[in-house]
Amino acid sequence: MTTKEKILETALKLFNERGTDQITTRHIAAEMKISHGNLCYHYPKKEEIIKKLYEELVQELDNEISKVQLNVVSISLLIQMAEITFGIQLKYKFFLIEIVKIMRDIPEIKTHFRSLYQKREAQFTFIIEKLISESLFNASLFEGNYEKIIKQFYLIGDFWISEAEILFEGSPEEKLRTYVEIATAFFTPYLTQKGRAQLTG
Amino acid sequence: MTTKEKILETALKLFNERGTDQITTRHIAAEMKISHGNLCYHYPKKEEIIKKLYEELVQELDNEISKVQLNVVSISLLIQMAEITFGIQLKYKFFLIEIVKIMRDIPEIKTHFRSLYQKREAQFTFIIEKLISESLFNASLFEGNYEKIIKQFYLIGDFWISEAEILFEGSPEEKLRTYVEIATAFFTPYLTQKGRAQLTG
DNA sequence: TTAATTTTAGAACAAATGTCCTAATTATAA
DNA sequence: TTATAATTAGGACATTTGTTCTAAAATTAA
Repeated sequence: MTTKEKILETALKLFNERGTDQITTRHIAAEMKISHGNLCYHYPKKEEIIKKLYEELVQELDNEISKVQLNVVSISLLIQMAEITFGIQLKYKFFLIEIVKIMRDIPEIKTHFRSLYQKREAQFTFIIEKLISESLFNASLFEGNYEKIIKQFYLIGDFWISEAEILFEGSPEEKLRTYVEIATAFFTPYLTQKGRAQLTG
Repeated sequence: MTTKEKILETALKLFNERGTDQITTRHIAAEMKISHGNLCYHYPKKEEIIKKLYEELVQELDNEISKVQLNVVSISLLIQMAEITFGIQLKYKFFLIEIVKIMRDIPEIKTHFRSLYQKREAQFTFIIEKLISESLFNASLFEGNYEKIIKQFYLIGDFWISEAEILFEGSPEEKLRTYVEIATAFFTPYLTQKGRAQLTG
């Protein structure tokens, strides 16, 4: 691994533990046992480290989600997507915990995230429509309006880590499992009998 | 208004605008046109200002929520409680935006918030049970287990401001109205016909 | 091998920031 | 009025922190 890669890795670890404020470029260098000057040779601006980590997060989500086949939707697919997403989010948890601060500081990230959010909204609308057409979701509950339920779900999906950071005690694995369950349980009232059968089966 | 009170008021305004990191004790003093030394006479520790503002937030929520009569529950009561809570949260939005960071820095607040959360969970369980006994909520969806739905709802209730800070464009009033609607829509799939009638009525 | 490039270490700098100290001013109470 | 206490202003201090600079060391290429 190159020094440049190792810096990202170490920064991610420390940011996740204590946040980007508390962790200085000197901390990162010390953790790696390289000089502070060396770190600043590779990343003259601390902000660049954060930007790069954000790009990694987006990339990773993109890669993993694109692997999921969306030709045939199912309840287990929904759960699978939540597991994948939550797992990657947990890996970059500092970003979700400090999302507002980071977007205040780095407008490019804010702009990118906002357009990403719109894409995600469209994707999810598509999935819900498919679930309805497969008689897995109960259409009558929506009245053709998926906006609010999507916003509700993404709110949970983007901030579960922050809540867990305050309230949850246990290993990251337990945390992931617990909150995937909380998040996927969100859909239960929308399920048809057929959908519910898929859930238990 | 005493200087001490004015400091809190000014700090709240500036914290809400730019966050507790960006706003220094010097900023607060400058905004008030008092000396930095004077501010530090009243609040030698910046942390004390944040603590005091948190106490105000808790107090205000407590006062306003305790006014609501819970003898007879109804859907409109649920909405009313959301409106009250969201309004007060918006007044202290810096706290909700920086909730993880603040609780990392100030353990007393974390401890207090966690016990408060437990109380809120119990209160909400009580309300849901009442709504079920009044045939406003559909009992069959819960199977006597309210934990997940409560966690989902409080997640929305505690982090809607953070999401709005990134995504929403509009006045605080519009913001409040929009997110109260998103949050209360969370309950629609749980409503019985009777409950739904109350909603539209 | 030698020259050029990249990487590393260490020091230095300037700006910011929370905190503390002292003296002057103002308000309060005897 | 006078003395006591509270408030205010201004400056000083030490620390932290991101950033820059220089020179040595290591690596690469010719």
